[in-house]
Order: sequence, then C-alpha cells, then structure tokens
Amino acid sequence: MELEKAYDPKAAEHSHYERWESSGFFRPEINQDQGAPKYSIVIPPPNVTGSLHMGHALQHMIMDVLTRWKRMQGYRTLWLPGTDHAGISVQRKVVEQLKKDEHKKPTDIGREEFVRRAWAWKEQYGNTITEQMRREGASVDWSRHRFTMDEDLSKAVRSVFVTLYNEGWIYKGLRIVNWCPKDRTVLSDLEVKEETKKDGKLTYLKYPVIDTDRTITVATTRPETMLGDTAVAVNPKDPRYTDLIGKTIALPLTDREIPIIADEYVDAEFGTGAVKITPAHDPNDYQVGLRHDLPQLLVMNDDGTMNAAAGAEFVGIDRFKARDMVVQRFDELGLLEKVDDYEITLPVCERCKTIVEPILSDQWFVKMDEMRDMALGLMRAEGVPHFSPQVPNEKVYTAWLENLKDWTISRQLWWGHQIPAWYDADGNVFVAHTEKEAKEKAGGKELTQDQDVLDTWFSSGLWAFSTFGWTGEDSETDDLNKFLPTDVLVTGRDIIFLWVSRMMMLTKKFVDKKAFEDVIVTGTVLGKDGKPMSKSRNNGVDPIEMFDKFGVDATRIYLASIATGADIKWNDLLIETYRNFANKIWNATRFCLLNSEGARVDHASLMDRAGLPLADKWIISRLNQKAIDVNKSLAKYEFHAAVSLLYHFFWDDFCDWYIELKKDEINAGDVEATTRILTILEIALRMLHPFMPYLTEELWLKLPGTSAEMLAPAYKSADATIMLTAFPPGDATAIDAAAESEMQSVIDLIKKVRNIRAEMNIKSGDRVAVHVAASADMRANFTANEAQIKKLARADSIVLGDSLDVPKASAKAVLSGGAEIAVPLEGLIDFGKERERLQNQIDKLDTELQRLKGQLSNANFVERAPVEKVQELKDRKEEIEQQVKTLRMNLDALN
RNA sequence: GGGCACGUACGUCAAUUGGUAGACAGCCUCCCUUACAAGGAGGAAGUUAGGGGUUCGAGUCCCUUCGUGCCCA
Repeated sequence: MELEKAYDPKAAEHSHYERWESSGFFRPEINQDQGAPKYSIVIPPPNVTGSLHMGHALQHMIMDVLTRWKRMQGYRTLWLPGTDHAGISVQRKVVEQLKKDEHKKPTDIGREEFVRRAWAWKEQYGNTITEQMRREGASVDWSRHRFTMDEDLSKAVRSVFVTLYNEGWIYKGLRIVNWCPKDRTVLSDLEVKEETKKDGKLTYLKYPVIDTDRTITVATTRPETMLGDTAVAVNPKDPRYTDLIGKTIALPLTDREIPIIADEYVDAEFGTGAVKITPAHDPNDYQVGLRHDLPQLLVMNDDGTMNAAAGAEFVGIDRFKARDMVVQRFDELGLLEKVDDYEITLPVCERCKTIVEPILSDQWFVKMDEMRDMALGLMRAEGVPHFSPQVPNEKVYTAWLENLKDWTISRQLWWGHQIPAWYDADGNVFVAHTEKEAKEKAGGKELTQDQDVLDTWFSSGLWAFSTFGWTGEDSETDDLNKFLPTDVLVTGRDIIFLWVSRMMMLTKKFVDKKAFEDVIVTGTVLGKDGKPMSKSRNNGVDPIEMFDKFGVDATRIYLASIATGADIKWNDLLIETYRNFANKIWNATRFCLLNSEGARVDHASLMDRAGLPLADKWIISRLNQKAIDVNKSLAKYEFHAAVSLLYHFFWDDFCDWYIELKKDEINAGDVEATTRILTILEIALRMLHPFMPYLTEELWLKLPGTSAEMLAPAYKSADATIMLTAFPPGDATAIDAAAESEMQSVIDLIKKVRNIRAEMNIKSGDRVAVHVAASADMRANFTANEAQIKKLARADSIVLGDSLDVPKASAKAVLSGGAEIAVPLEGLIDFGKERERLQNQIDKLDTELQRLKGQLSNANFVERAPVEKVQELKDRKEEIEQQVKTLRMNLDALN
C-alpha cells in the first residue's frame, strides 16, 4: 500500500467520526466486561447560543484525551454531552429577532408565544456547538445528550426547589439586589463585573439643617439618588457634627424632612464625613436603614427611569439625565458646593455592560449557610474536590465559600424554569411541583404562578445528577448508580464559583454523593496580543479556522502541549510544529508500508528479545519506558509532559535513530525486521491516539495485520478501530539498561563523527575512515553495529584498536567511557581550524570541570549532600578530566 | 483598599520532594542522501526581572523593590 506524500488532515477527518458514532464506540455499553471499572465525565454544558471558541477546544481536548485513554485502558467510559438554556442570552436573541423581523416587543406577543419562539430559536440555532464538537473528535455519548430544560431536568429543578423551600433553605424577601435596567432583571453578584471609570465625578451637595443657619455637605457619585434619601449619617465620634445629631434636614428638591443620625458605618476620613442614606438604592445604606428604622424610598422604575416618588419634575426621566438635572438644580439653589473629578469603579452587567443599579426588590434567595458548611466539610475532611493545579485554586475556592452570601435565584425573564410558586388573591404563597398540587394545597383557590424564572445556574448546579436521570421522583437510576460520582470536572477559572461550588453542594445535598473527585482548571487562551480574546479587541482565534488550516489533531496536541492551568498566548508557529509532527507520523508510516511485503503487525515479534539486534532491544526498551511515563503523566493530568514524551520518542528515537538504523534491512525486504518496526509503530500510534484521534485511526487501519481481533478484551465484538485497542501500559521487564547504554555509545560515536564532518566542512558525499581507540567491550559493541555506524557516519571503514595510530593530519574527539576517535583528513585538514575546534571542546569541558572541582572541594558539600550525589559528581569529574587530558594531548600534537 | 498568581534564550513555553536550566520556532553552516524540504546533519544563544536572606547547594523556599495579570470589596 502506498500513501500520499504529505498528510491531508481533511481526508482523515472526513469519515471516521461518523463511523465511530454510528458503531456506538462512544457509548459505555460498548464495553462487554461486566467487571470493568467506570470512568465518567459530564461536560460543562455550553450555552445553546454559543459557538465553539478556543476555551471550549482546550477543555474538550482534555476531556476527550482522558476519556479515550481510559476507554483504551478498559474502563467503562462515559463522557456525557449537553447544552445549557442560557436564560438571558437566549432571551436577548429572541427579543432582537422579534424587534428586527416584526418590530415588536415581547409584551406584544405575550409570554406563551415568546417561550414558543425561544424553543424554536433553540431548535434552529442551538446545535451549532454540538456540530462543532463532532469536528473536534469529541468521543461523547450523544445518546445521552441533555438540555437543561428537558422535561426530566425540569422536574429535577422543581423537586429541588420544593425541597429546599420546605426545609427553609429557599426564601423570598426584600433585599438590595443588582438590577440591570436594560435586561430588566435582577443579577446575582457573580453576574456583575466591575468597570473602572476614570472620568467619574464626586459631587458635594449642601443640605440645609432646619432651625439653624447651617448646611451639612454630603459627597456622592450618584446625585440622583438624593431624591430617595431618608437620612444623613455621621460618625458618632466625629466632633464636627456632634451638635447636629438628632437635628432635621429639609431635603432640597423634595418636600421631605429627614433626620441626621449617628452610625459607626460612616468613615469620618472620607469625603465630608457626612453620608446621605438611601436605603432603597444602596446595600450599605440599606443596612444603616434597618438599624435606624428608616423608610425605604424607591425612586426608580425597573427601566432605570425615575418614578413618581422622585417628584413630579423627575418622573420618567432617565437616571443619568436626572443626575445632571439634580446637580443643575442644586447649583441654581446655591447648594452645590463643588464637583470633583473622581475615579470610580462601577458595577456593570456581565453580558450587556449596562451600569447595574442597586435597588430594593422582592426576590427569591437560597440560604447558603448549611450548603457552604457541607462543601467546606468535604474539602477539609477529604480534600474533595482535588484541584489541578492545586495552587491557587483550592485556596480561592475555600476562601470564596467562607465568605459566601445568599444566592439570588429569581430572574425577571420568560425563558427558563418558571418558579414553582403560586399565589392566591391574598398573596399567600404555595410552593409545589405542579399547579395541580399547589391548588390542592390552596384548597382549590384560583392561583397565579410566580412570573419569574430561576437563575440558569440553578439548573446547571444539578447537572451532575439530573443528567443521570434523577428527577426527585426516580432518585435511583442505573446511570446514577453507575456513573456518579464523576471522576473529573474540566472547566475554566471563571465558573469555579458559579458552577463548580454549587454543583458540589447540591449534589451532596440531594444524592449524598460527591459530584466529582477532581477538578482540572484550565488556563485562558489569550490572543496574539496577550490579552483575553474578545470581539471588541478583535483578537480572537477561531478553532474551526485552525482545524481547516492545520488539522484537528495538530490543534488538539498543540493545546495539550501547554501546562495544565497555565495561560497561553496563541501562536500559529507552534501549532505548525504539530502540523509538521502529524506529517512526520504520516511519513514514518508511509516508509514502513512501502516495504511491508509479507510483514504484518505482530506483538509476538517483540516478546523474545534476547536474540534481537541492539537497535531493536534499544527501541523496545525506550518504547516501554515512554509508555510507563506517559501513563504516569496522564494520571497526574500533566498533558504537556505526555506530549513532550511522545513527540521526542516518535521523532527522535523512532524516526531519527531507529528507522535510520534499520533502513537497509527493511529496504532489503527483511520480513522479521519489518514486522518489528510495524509493531512498534502500531504501539506508538496507540499512545498518540487520545491526542490525535483522526490521524492515528487513519494510519492504524492501513497497517497490515490490524483487525478487530486486536481490540482490547472488553471490546471484542466491536469492529476494527484503534480507539478500542488497549492503551500500552508499558512493560518494566522490557526496559534494558545495558542495551540503552550500548546504543547510547553508538549514537555518541556517530554524532562525534558527524560533528567533525560538519565542522571540517567535509562534503556529504565524501566517505571517511573512522579510527576508534576503546576498551574491548566498546570495541565489541562497535563491531556488532559496524554497518549502521558506517552508514550513519558516512564512513567507508572503521578501524578499532586499543590506541590510535593515525597521521597528524587527523581530526580528533573523545567519547565518554575513555574512548577516543580520529578521522584522518589528509590534504583536507585545516590545522588552524582543528586547533580551534579542540580548544573549543576543552573550554566547554573546563567550565564544567571548574564548577565540579569547586563543589567537591567544599567540605560541607561532601559531608552533607547525599553520598550518591557526591559520587555522581566525582565520577563526572574523573570522566571530564580524562577527556580534557586527551584533548590537550591532541592539541599539543598539532603545535 | 484586601488577597492571589506570574516575570526563564529575540519569541512561545518546560524544568517531579531544592541537586546546578531544556524544548519548539527563529538565527548561522552544510545537504533536495529513494518516508518526510511540513525534511536531514551540525552550531551559536540565558547573571532564570533587580536586590537581600536561609542552605553544602536556590529558577524552585523566605523578605524586599520593580513590572504584568487575575480575583474579591
């Protein structure tokens, strides 16, 4: 069989995925071994509105590598896919579509119709990301795909809500919340981001104190909220104001009179030391208000305009316009003291960037006290979840839990899980699984359901168990018993709080299991400018474009080559490296196939190693050592270490040395030699498979001798595929230190000769004679491998002896183990150049020697360092001294 | 304001419990040698941001300065 000269990723990516999927290879049921241990991962469900970005590609690659690796190890694996209904995002899409196509507002068509259209939107556009995941090669079980608003998952949501309500962990109440006036909904603290504004203003307003000729000045960044002031507070210890405490202010622009109160909360150092108190529009003021029993005066509508309570003059005016008006009116009244420039940090809506308004509002909350203790308990008692990398994630997680506040779960949206609470005409609340149940509780009264929906994270917080069939009614399902706890969760830093912590808590609470043992926290993929990718910066890199340009496999293994958790600045040049690597693998296979007549992959060919040539013993030893190391690295989630091992094994050991050493035998049609190289290649492909699924499958199927019979025992009945072969565990008994050291010595010799050739400008076509002075053992080794040495060093003769007998016109070098080589260069040698070359080598060795001598002459070192370490240095020193001595003699001989 | 990371070759990144710094790409020289020029052979290149400390020994641990980034208030 002959392959194309260069690897074309698109051809390989074309058909394998469909075959894998339709053959059921991704399903745990493919595993026929009843006693197989399970391995499960649930995907962090991407938003249905989303399309694939590099962050997904990175996380999916990790999950897929782990899943494929464990599947090959014989585990019953399940990687469960799904999508999230993404409340605000979908709602916004539908609102936009409605406006664009029909110039209508949601209220024009009503809730029912709106929700119908949201579903339609989801059906039409919501599978973009799942299609893209197929391209990635993600080995997820599509038959178990879940959506957070599926019927069963919605049942789970209602069950959880009802239970938490009945236990008093969910409550409704008036609180200061983050209000987005554009989306007209409340946001949780985590959906609010900070933005620094350099051009902010700090406005100083003077309030007249009744029955005096004095005014009191307050500083504020939000002057319009003064319309809702119900007090002015000062620090009780502040001598400037003690005589004013208890007096009353005539609040300008209103007809209200408000008290001056004393409260420790006021920082006498900041501003004027007097603070306006607006309990309905500021969380701190709200607390002060509660302490002093102040009225809570709401002066804003839900769209950010002022309401009637703000006074007739301001009704319907936007909050920022009202701000300017208030300042202007104070100025006219002579009550504006000054306006300072002031850098301020503003809360903004994470999604639409609108400035968030703290506002007093009636909302649903989850009390977090017990749940927090549960999560902290798990961490303290069992160290669960175990974070990779542990630093700093574990600390960030626990610190956040320790300071956890109650969670606002209601959202003023139509798209999502409507809150299962019903009200009668008197406002009594009935929380139930269904309207029917609520009516029964209410004694048959007419009820209306709460208009709000739940925070999207409420349903995704149940993801670890709701996806396995838990509805609250069926609390024991096969999948739940089989696959929970999941083994690892792979996610970004940004949702440790939003999702990881809540899933941990809710899973513990409702099924009394750990949601997952481990958490891998991935880094951020940054744009070429080193900044996070974003539309506004226009520095995004589209994974699909990278797949098209370099191939899926190259993209995957490049992403895997970055240390877990580290941020990565995108760099096309490096992905190109792995595109080249894929081509290298392709061509190495091509070579093996070119001369494979009569040979086939046969694992028995590697079993009886005693009689094999050195190169074979060596590569088998290296292969098994690498397999052991790769497994270890993957177990520690050190994907970059595994990639580095595989890259260098394949390119350096297998291609540069093994193939080159065996080339003559293989070209000559040596069936045994070809069988071995095919077998070693086959094992290497298996190790590469989790990282490069398409390429390895494409090549594996082409190797002679591969068939369904080679699959791992658990998958015996499946069709032929590399993805169900056994992942090489590595055989410690195949590690052959003697062979490795002998081979190393051959490699050293060849490299030294090559070095002489290059530095002395010997034409590549010219053959040389190589003289070697070495011990009897080394000579025997070189004799045994004479043909290979001649070929790779481009020598026409090798002269072995216990000392060198060569003309002066020779280039010389030393080998480790006390050996010495010379290449006679009659007529070709440039003595000046040779002197320079020898001196150069002496200098290098001398630098190391000086350091070694320094260390060994330090009595403290010799005394305190481990003996092996000291011996190691002593041996090294002796070796170098010998080499330097030889090189000096050679140099002197030239002078 | 509080907390946490990070700073290594021109660039992007590695370096197990402290053991004396590596890879890739780039650069220089040579080679289209029948698997691969997306390749092969050889080579040059770092006071590990600066300073101090602990230690026989520090990129790694501690302190400090500078710079960058993130999280929380």
